[in-house]
Amino acid sequence: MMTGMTPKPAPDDNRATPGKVLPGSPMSGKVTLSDVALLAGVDRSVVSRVINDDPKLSIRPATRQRVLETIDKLGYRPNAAARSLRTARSYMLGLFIPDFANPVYAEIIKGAETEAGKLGYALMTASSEGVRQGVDHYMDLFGQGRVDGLLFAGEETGRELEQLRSLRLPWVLVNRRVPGSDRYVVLDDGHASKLAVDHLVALGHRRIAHIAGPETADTARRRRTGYTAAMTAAGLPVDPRLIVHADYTPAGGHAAMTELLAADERPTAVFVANVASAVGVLHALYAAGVSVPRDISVIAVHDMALAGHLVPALTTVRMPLGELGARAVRLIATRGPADTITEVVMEPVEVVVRESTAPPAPGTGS
Amino acid sequence: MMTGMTPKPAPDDNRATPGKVLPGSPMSGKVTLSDVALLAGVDRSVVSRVINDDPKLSIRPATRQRVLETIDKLGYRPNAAARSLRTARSYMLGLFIPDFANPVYAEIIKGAETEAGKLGYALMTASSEGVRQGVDHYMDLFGQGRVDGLLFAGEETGRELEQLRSLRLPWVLVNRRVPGSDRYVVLDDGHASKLAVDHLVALGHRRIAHIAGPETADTARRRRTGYTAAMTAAGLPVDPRLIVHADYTPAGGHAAMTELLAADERPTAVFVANVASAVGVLHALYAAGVSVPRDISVIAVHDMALAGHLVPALTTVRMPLGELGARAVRLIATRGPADTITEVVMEPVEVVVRESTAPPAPGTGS
DNA sequence: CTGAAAGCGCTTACAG
DNA sequence: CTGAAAGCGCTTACAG
Repeated sequence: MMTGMTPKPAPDDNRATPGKVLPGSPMSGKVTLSDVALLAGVDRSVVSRVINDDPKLSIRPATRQRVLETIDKLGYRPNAAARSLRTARSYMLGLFIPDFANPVYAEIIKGAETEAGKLGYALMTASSEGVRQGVDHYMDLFGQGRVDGLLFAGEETGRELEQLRSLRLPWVLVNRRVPGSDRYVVLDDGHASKLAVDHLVALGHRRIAHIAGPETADTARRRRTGYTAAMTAAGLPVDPRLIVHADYTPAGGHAAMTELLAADERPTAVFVANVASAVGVLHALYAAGVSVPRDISVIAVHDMALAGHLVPALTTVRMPLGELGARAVRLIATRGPADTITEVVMEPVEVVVRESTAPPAPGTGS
Repeated sequence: MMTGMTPKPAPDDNRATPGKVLPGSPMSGKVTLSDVALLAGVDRSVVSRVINDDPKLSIRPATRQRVLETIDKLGYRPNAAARSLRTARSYMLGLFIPDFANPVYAEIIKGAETEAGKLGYALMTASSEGVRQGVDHYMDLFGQGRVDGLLFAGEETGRELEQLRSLRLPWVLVNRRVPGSDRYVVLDDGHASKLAVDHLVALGHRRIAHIAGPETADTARRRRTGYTAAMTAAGLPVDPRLIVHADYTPAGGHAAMTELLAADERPTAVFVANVASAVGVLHALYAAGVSVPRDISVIAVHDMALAGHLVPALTTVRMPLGELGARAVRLIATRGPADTITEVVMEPVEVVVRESTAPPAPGTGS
């Protein structure tokens, strides 16, 4: 079956008995390039070139075929560490997020993972559970050459820029800006806010509240700014009592909505900064006996499967989260290292109308 | 400042100008062990031993101090590829899941990540978006020595055992069993089902339906078996018309509940196999004008923040998902390679009572 | 068309 | 107490 059986007797030929190796069967010794070369009767460099499709290699089709068959037969897989040490590339990208439980990141991860695969990279996603210690641990790991680039969508600690720079590898902030940085990719949060407010205004609402995200979050600030701008553009007054800051969680949304309900003059509609908060908002309204959308309309940022099945189904503003992740991957893989400036914003943003928004009850608010 | 300034003039000493290097400042050339050794005036092996806390190394405190300071000064980080090539260990673990959007996995990931950190490992989590191609892509990556072990909580494709074995590294199935495998760690799903049914029975329900997961899913099978066993143990008949299979998604739960509502005799309570399905169940009941828990009680498996904020707040059975992830990590890091047999089940399982369960309306069902 | 050789940055017995 | 040397498994100019 094999044409050239081992040109020169190799001293360590005894460590594997190729004929007995079934592909996929567990065996103790690892298969290396040398094993393949030996069995195929060529030099290791030839095997390497065949694997990497080196255009400089001219090889007889029969020989290539033999090499390929041998690789298959032995179940050979190139050693990533050796390759990485030699080429100074790992073909791995890192993605750092604050919390896996936040469905927003699930969308970003998916987009990033798919794009990474297309470009021949693996994506390694990690989180810190919000613990400072965790961040340092992973920053250290990322700094050891395990990844060729880092997408940072993690917690803002105030030191992330310093840490990212100390890594000495390409990085980009995802879905957030940090003062002093010109390496980021973000969505058009201002536009999303405008669409949300306009949707409510078109339904006839005038007294529109905003449950914002944490003041420290860049996305929250942009959405809040977009809300006030859209209100003003619609000729509506911006009532500071109608802006409440929550923390992007159901519990936070619940508390914020409860606060709004306690006010003298209730809003007829609420624009919530994210779906997680909106979940808590809907429950607070349910608990208070307020009917949605009859008494109060609710709209939130980010569309996801969950939104369509809440009670009532939530009207949302869809933003291209997957594309955000994909874009970040493409930028980090394509653009040059440290000196490259990155600034990107995305377009397709749209309102997904469901059950939670409707015209205000006659005589209310307007 | 430095005591021993470079014993012998090194030929490539010009590539770095250590005095100018600020820690954390971006610079082009990488810092290697040699750079540290050179500047500290010791051999590379000494630096290596200091870093790895080699007990065999006896070194003067002053020298160690000097080495440590130099490492700090240069911002040296050991190269993971080189280390990994030399030691045949990557200190990285892989976790494969089917879908980041499923909150169940978020809990597992968190537990696994935390435990991995404690043991000095990094955890690399990846998913396949359910695409076969994606699985192969990552299996290939995992097989190249990038990870020291693999936790598989991925999609069941029917070939996973074969693929996992071809990886030639320690692996363990997480939260699922596959026929022919004795390497897994799972939760006590049967017990969870019993607690759910017992809770409903204690409230006075007799006509209890089960919205199960996909027939192919191991967890779904165990929960369904647990349901029938608990019903029988409670002296209640198992009506096959009251068991509907869904697919662990809100849409599936919605469809299944709609089917149950169309039946001649409606159940007074529903035990749902997971929270995602329960979200759809609650929406289906809302859409049909059925009040929860007045008309129908709902309980689901797995507790998470979301459950407490659904409308109405969902009664659940909490299972130790985080501990499941942590346990899997510990097993893979501790146990020997291929030949080790793994079989584990967890204990603390409990009902978290919220708004969605109550005694049946008088005259109904019983 | 194919092979020999150097070297990526570490770790680790071993020698002194 | 410290240094010299081999080698992990690859890739890649270079020689023939």
